[in-house]
Amino acid sequence: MDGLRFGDYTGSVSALSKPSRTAALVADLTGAQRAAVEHGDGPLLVLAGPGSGKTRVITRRAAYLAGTVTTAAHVLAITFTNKAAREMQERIAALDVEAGMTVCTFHAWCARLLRTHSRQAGIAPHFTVLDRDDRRRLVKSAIESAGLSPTHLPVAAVERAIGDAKCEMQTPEAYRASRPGWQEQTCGHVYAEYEKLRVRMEALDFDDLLVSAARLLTEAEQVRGRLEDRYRYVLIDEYQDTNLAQYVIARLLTRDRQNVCATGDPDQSIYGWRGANIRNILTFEKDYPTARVVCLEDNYRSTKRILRVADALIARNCQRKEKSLRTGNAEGPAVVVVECETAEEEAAWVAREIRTLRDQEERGGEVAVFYRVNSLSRAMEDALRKEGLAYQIARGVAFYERREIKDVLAYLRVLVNPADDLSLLRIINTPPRGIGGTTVDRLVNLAREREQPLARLITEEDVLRALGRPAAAVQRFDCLLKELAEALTLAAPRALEYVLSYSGLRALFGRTENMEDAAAGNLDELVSAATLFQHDHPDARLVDWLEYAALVSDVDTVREGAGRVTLMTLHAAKGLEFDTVFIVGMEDGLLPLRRDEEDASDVEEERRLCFVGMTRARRRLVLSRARYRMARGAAIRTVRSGFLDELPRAELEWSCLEDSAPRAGRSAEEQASAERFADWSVGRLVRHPLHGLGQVLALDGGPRSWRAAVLFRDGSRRAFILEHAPLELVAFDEVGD
DNA sequence: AATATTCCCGTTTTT
DNA sequence: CGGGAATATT
Repeated sequence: MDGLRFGDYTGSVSALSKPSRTAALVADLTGAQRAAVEHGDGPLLVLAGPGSGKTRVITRRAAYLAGTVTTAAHVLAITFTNKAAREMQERIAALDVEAGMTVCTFHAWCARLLRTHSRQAGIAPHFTVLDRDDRRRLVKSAIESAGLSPTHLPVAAVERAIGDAKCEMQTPEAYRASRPGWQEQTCGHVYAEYEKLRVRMEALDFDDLLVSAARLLTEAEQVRGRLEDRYRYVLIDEYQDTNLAQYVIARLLTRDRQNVCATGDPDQSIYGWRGANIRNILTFEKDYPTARVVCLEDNYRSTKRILRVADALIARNCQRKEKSLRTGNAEGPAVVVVECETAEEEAAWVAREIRTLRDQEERGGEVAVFYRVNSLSRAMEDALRKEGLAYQIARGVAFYERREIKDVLAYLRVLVNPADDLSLLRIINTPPRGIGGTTVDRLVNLAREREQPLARLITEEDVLRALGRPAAAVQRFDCLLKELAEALTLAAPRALEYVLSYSGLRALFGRTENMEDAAAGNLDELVSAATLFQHDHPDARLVDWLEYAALVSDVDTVREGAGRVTLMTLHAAKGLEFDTVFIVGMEDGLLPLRRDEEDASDVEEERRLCFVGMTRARRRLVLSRARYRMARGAAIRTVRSGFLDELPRAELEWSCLEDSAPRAGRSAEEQASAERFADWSVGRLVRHPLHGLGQVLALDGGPRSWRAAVLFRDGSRRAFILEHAPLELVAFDEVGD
């Protein structure tokens, strides 16, 4: 990520003697970078601004430690993303470090720890890892189980509450004790139920991995001590994004030796809403009084102009460590700000601009478009397609979220962990085998009553008898599971194949011939992935692969370059860099994002998010906004983002695009819409398939999206969008009836 | 039990 | 406007 101008060291160092080898590790570094790499024992904090060569410093330091004061096996490097872990691994390997260093994500490390110390942690060694979808379903089930209704109590809110509680390492009891509010009490109650169900099915969600690991380290001093002896040097990347559990883990792992190296940038802390505590990095020096602090302020990525603009913005934040950004790079062109009329025009303008760039000699280099919320991608996609530009979207959900993939994995999960009710429910009638909703409901209720896993329940004689006719199908399903258990003796790829063919899933997804239905292909891809995994980890068992599949679901879809425009949210942009960056939707309420006035949203974090986006740009930065944006079917007038006003005018090239003249495509559309609803007027009678006859009380919204308020015979008043509502105008001569 | 409507509700999401 | 879930329909 640090650009080539930095002079990548590519030669082989293996032939050199040890001292010159370590000398080579720092030969091309700046003073500050070198200081960080060569720092010996004791805590070290590396505050690394954007584009300052942070990754380079960490990898060099890891290699340096392994080659001087210790060996690779004693070094632990922790990242947040799989992508970062992989990159670090590759770069360290390229530095010719002996094998045996542990480089992985927090979650993977915790999962491994909990499996190897499952007894001390009080957890089943074959525990299931719950992904986000699993958690949502389990929360729903917990709500029902608590005697409440998911329609009354928003699942998302409870999910958030549980997430918040876990990030703060609070048990349901602690959560309720700390929050007296009525709603929080209810959430706490569901949380308790959730935990009960989760424990019963021998599963851990993502947060549990961290929390349980932190608890284990807290409570089992022997384990903690052994780990500290094993991992004598701990490096933690993106320290500004650590939450309480991660913080506890880091502290406990380095309690005696204090050999912790934290790297990060408080100005790039953008996951506060997920429990990350920026104070962890801000108070590092208090936590480790002997800490040495190294600041990397030289930027090797962006132009002077871009840095001055980004710096002016971030300087508005109060909660931060002052830090300047400097670069020896060129001055560069002005940062461009564009105000358009509508979101469509904004997108079209950006697309045209990219086209122009592409027609130039350097073709604009790598180009990215960032936005605050995913919903803004649609307009951009349409515009890019119209302009004939290839693009790629970094979407959060990927391969492992697909239905067919989750289905096979569910089979394997049930085999590995029969208590996994969630997975069992997923496959009990997939492929269809005559076990309908009513039967499933009955089983679920019984399971709830008896506090028994479904897999066991369906083997009970009395249950089968009570089930009546569908009992045969249920029994057949149970037999199938027993047959499939054979797969447990196989390596992951074989196990997959086995389950795919014997469960009938292969047949189910193989015959769907919809052209865009890539299900069969996806399954093949999954088998390939498993094969690859088995190749890389010859000793891995099926559990290990399942864990990998749960934790690695972020198969980074974003590939470098390829001449395609990259679309992503600002959050996804962290750690990346592009020659040209567009940030669209620079509007109040969108960036900074706010849903209702004075919600708890943290403007400083929003500013950091904007800062992260801006500092991804190497040469060109463009910020845009629309004066009108569609929200819930209607065009809403927007207010431009306050962040734009915080930028130094002298560095900007500001243009306000008026309603662009030629809009042939649209006017035709508009005309059609106008014609279609020309007969509509206030007072006319209409018929609705459900509500019957009614009278139009009001019409508004304009030619682009007509809306009508209708009073029905039963006295109810309803609003409709004409384009979509199944409303029919009643002819005048029909009124007689 | 599977398909067709209508209704409901909209942040960000490393693992 | 659009997806997803709850409900209505055959």
